[in-house]
Amino acid sequence: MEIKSKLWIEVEGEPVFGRGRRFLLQAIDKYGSINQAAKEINISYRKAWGYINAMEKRLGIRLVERQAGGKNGGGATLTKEAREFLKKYEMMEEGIREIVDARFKEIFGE
Amino acid sequence: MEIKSKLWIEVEGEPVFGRGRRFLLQAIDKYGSINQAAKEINISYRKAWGYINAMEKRLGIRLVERQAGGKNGGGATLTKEAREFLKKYEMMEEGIREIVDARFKEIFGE
DNA sequence: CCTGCGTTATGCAAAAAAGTCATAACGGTG
DNA sequence: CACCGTTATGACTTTTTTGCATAACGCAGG
Repeated sequence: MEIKSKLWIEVEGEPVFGRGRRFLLQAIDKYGSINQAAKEINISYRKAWGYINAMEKRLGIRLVERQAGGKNGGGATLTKEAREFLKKYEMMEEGIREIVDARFKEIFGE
Repeated sequence: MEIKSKLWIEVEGEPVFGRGRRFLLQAIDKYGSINQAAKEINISYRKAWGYINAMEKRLGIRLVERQAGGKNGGGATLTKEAREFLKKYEMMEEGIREIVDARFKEIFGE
């Protein structure tokens, strides 16, 4: 028996950011490619693409600069706004899981 | 833009308890009827029934004593074990949301 | 005795969501 | 100008969720 927790941000009732999307953006930053990033976190390119579109639409911010074709086939990079958002989210998420785990053990024993 | 959090307990990777199920059990306790309880929290009887079955199966504990037919058509009551579990969960959940909200405001401003 | 009532109990279909596949377009590079 | 790895998207498939319909139960009142 174990405790799970989830944290995400919504805009008008629709989810726009959570742990999965966080990992996606971080991986894009690392590889410079949506395709590679998707592989890294084990989701399809299609899904990653959908995530990015939905995030941008709902936040009204451009998060990923994309180019199809060109050097190395193209690629993608995070915008300044994306990095700022990511940073804030990381700060917020940090420590929450530990708090939850501690409380769970305290009450359910073991 | 708002923060959302979710907390649930899993057994063997399968969810067995969370906020929704908590409200369901509380409502059953209040009304003495799965049917009424389901209406109260705006889910179908079918779904409530499925929740209860899954919880009992995965926890290996009988949570709800049921009777079809009889006085008032029958009804349902929580077992002692269900009340104990519910109490522990309430204690655990309490305060978590406040912590999350506070941190969100602190970081994303408003 | 037997009909009505509100309940629990489930199978099954419908709808929604998530995931997969195929294909097009792009634009440097050799 | 063909090739390569990328982004972009529609269409299809699979899985999950939700909801509908119906049966069975057992007391109460006629």
